[in-house]
Amino acid sequence: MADFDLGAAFIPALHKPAELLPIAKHREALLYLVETSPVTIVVGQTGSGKSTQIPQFLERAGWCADGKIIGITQPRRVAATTVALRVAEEFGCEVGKEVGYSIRFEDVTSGSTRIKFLTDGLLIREALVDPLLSRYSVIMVDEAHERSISSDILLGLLKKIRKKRPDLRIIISSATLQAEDFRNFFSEPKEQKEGPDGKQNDDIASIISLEGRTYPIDILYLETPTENYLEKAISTVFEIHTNEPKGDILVFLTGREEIDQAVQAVAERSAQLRAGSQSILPLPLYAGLPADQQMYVFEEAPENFRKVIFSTNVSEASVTIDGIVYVVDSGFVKLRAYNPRTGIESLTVTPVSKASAAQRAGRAGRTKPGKCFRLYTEETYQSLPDSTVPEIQRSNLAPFILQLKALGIDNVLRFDFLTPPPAELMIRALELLYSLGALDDYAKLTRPLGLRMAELAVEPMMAKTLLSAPSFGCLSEILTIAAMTSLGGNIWIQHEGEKKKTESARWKFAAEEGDHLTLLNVYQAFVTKGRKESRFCHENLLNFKLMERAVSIRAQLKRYLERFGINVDESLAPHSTSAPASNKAEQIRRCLTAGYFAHAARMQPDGTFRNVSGTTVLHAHPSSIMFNRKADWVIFHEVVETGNKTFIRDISRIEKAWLLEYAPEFYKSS
DNA sequence: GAGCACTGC
Repeated sequence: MADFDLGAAFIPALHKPAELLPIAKHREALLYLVETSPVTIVVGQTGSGKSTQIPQFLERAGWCADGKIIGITQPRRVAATTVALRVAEEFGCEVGKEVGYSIRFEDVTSGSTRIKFLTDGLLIREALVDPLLSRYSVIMVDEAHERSISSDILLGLLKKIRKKRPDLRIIISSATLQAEDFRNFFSEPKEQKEGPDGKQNDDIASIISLEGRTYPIDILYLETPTENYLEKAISTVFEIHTNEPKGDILVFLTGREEIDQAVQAVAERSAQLRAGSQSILPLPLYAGLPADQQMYVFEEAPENFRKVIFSTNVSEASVTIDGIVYVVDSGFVKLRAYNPRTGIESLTVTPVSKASAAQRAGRAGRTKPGKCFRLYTEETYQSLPDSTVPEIQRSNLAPFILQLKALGIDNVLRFDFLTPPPAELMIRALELLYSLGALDDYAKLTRPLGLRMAELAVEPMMAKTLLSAPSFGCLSEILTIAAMTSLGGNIWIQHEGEKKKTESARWKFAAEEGDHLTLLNVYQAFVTKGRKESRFCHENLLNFKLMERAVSIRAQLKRYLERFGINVDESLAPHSTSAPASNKAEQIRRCLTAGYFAHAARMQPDGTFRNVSGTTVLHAHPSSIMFNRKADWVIFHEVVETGNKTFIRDISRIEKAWLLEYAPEFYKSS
């Protein structure tokens, strides 16, 4: 008998030893399937070890002979890096050697790399250079069930590539509900091998299921529907707090406003709880939250506190919080929708799908048995769609159509999509690309313009603006504006109750001509006066991480242009507001019009904007310098509809005549 | 006079 000292403090292992993971006992079966069938669909929950173990099994089984490599795609950058780090550690190598990763701005691979993790978008880009992805012996598409546009397109490409490269092995990792969809996709059209009983040909794609989770989760429904899920969520939190044993709570809501409201309400009500009992620590979590405030969510709650996290969908897949025992699911999510007729994107509160509800519930039982409180009835649950409408069916497809064309897929309408997007969406995208000059009368990619637009890592209208910039003599400035507008986030840090401060910080950089010139001023100040330091950002309430990112994006775009043989002259004096520069400002606005003519609007006497056809009322977004300012004609970067208002963001003044000058075809009838 | 789900090249 071993002489255990039960009083000793045990330190839990940082990682579960690989041989204890459920996947270990499926190793032989898995390798057999990959050997014998071109496509293997692996069904397994988070924590089954599929992302970390499968690549190592394959490497040991000889799939990297002849210098070929194993590629594993992830939908997110963080996943690609963290999984690579972990596999490198298990493999016993430095990351970047036998095991590496590649994401935008960071290529941590070398000649000796055999197992490579990368984002799905980046693998599509690799196909531009190497159409058959010939370096890879196996490609594993991880988290395919999330159905991101990139992974959907990647699957379509892989299906095509497979026909020319029978040696290529494809592995798709998926959640249970959708495994059959993937198999059907790759098995179509049923080839001659179809059996006499009409049974589908299983030779192409096989499914293997890995053991699921270890801890059970109780699902509880409401007996009668609620009219106010926010209020119900708050009261449920208190019910759990008083009736259920220890364990943190995760509440799924739809957005920032709701979350802030809930956090405040819980803080107020818990203050009224009698002293002595355990207290509640309510915390918000959404992607827009500054990084330092997000950190609290991962820290252990102080003694005698129960952590309650009110979160958006970030916690459904992207972020994992330890110690969650209870999940409260509002049953709703904000989803992007795209109206092909107006070209307007909207964010709409939508009921979740069954798959999404399962994913949310699963967040409860990661470390011990858990409970999930669904704020809807079981009947409502039954009426929910099985899965969320894939992103590809509700997005602006122009950037992806451009990529497909550059990959040599001319007939995009007949591309083999996992689920085809509505024809209207495709037509709208083709029309836009045609008006920008990326496609010719036969819908063929133009050269060099269209091809270059496809290669630039910015959306088509900005790509056109960039490629037009040399003729306006403002390439250096447009490069900066392109980098700043493609950040996808607010560069201004908004502290609670300090709106005034943010506003005055912003006005220091304000340009009369609009937001694009203001962004240019901010960047110029950051790299010159601010010496790219965080102190400058701190003093001016700017998001340092985003500013650093802008520097990277700008450098990357500049490299692309130089590869096209376009010289970027940075020797000119930095932008200033002095007299000779005003001509430069006009050139910049003219150049922006050459790319953004489709996003033009005119201010009405009541201060709102109307698009050119006059059909849509648009409001300047409160984050814009043009908010509550007088203007006539403007162009804008993007339009977003929320609730019942349609906002335009990143706005600059232009002259009406410029629209006719740079887009005569587009505006000839008006 | 008032506001933004989440990714990615």
